[in-house]
Amino acid sequence: MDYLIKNNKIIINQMDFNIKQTLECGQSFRFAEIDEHTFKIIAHNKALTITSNNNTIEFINTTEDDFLNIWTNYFDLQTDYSIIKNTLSSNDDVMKKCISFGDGIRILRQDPFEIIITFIISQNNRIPMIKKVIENLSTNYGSKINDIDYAFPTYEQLKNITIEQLNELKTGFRSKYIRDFLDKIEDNTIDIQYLYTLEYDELKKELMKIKGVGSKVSDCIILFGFSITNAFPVDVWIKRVVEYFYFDNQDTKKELIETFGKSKFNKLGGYAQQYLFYYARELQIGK
DNA sequence: CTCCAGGGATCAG
DNA sequence: CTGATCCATGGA
Repeated sequence: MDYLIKNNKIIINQMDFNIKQTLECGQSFRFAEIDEHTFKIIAHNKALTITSNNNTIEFINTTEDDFLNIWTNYFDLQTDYSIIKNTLSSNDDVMKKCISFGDGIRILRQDPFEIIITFIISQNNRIPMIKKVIENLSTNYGSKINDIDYAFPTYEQLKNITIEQLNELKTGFRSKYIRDFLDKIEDNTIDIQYLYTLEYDELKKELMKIKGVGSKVSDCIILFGFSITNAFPVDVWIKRVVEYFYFDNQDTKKELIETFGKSKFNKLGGYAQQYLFYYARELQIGK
């Protein structure tokens, strides 16, 4: 990876990357928009300001070590998205349209522990509320990483949290699900290091042992936390946009949408889902 | 006021 | 087995 350090910034040339699209396609909740090209994010116990514009990325307020050891991996920069986009676009005008709309989307490589709790919180919830609850969790239980930001709490920091304390953070009816996840780590029903060794089907089965983790949430965890791209999470947006483009607007069960996406896109299902989600939500398809 | 949100657990038939 | 209902909370 060629990079340039200049004026306290690390600068690279990078095709197929748009920070706004990447952050606003529903995979991440810990970010703040500074302007159209500049965002502040918190991940992997670090804060970062990043600008992307005209195939140039600038990493601001970070170190060379963190750039090399954290951010290149986090932003999935070693993956060639031109191949993925070409494969999905061939013989599929819907994909062609969605990809040209969100051509700089990347699938972030996020921390599984954080992603499991994040997507339990996401169920039947709205994105601004999800962001707020995660901030509550972090500021109350996470470590301070600079004068204003807090990391997402670790298992050790959360393991003794009570349902009542979770309720104070506004996790609502999902408090008991988060507590169940922590209990399952405690009694070794869930072992995240072991989960890393599993393939898609087995991993999904293990994750769905956690209360509040069903088909959609487990697919999000597999895709965003374990970077296994067979996953095709079907939420209300994906249901609407797949019905709109592929099912002649006919009401179709979520299970069937999921089967359709997985068999149509295979190992590229997760990427296809992100392009579809971003297109659907930005253009309010089906609302 | 009602409706609903990046769903899933539980209940009713 | 499938479909309906409930769930906390807050914004529209």
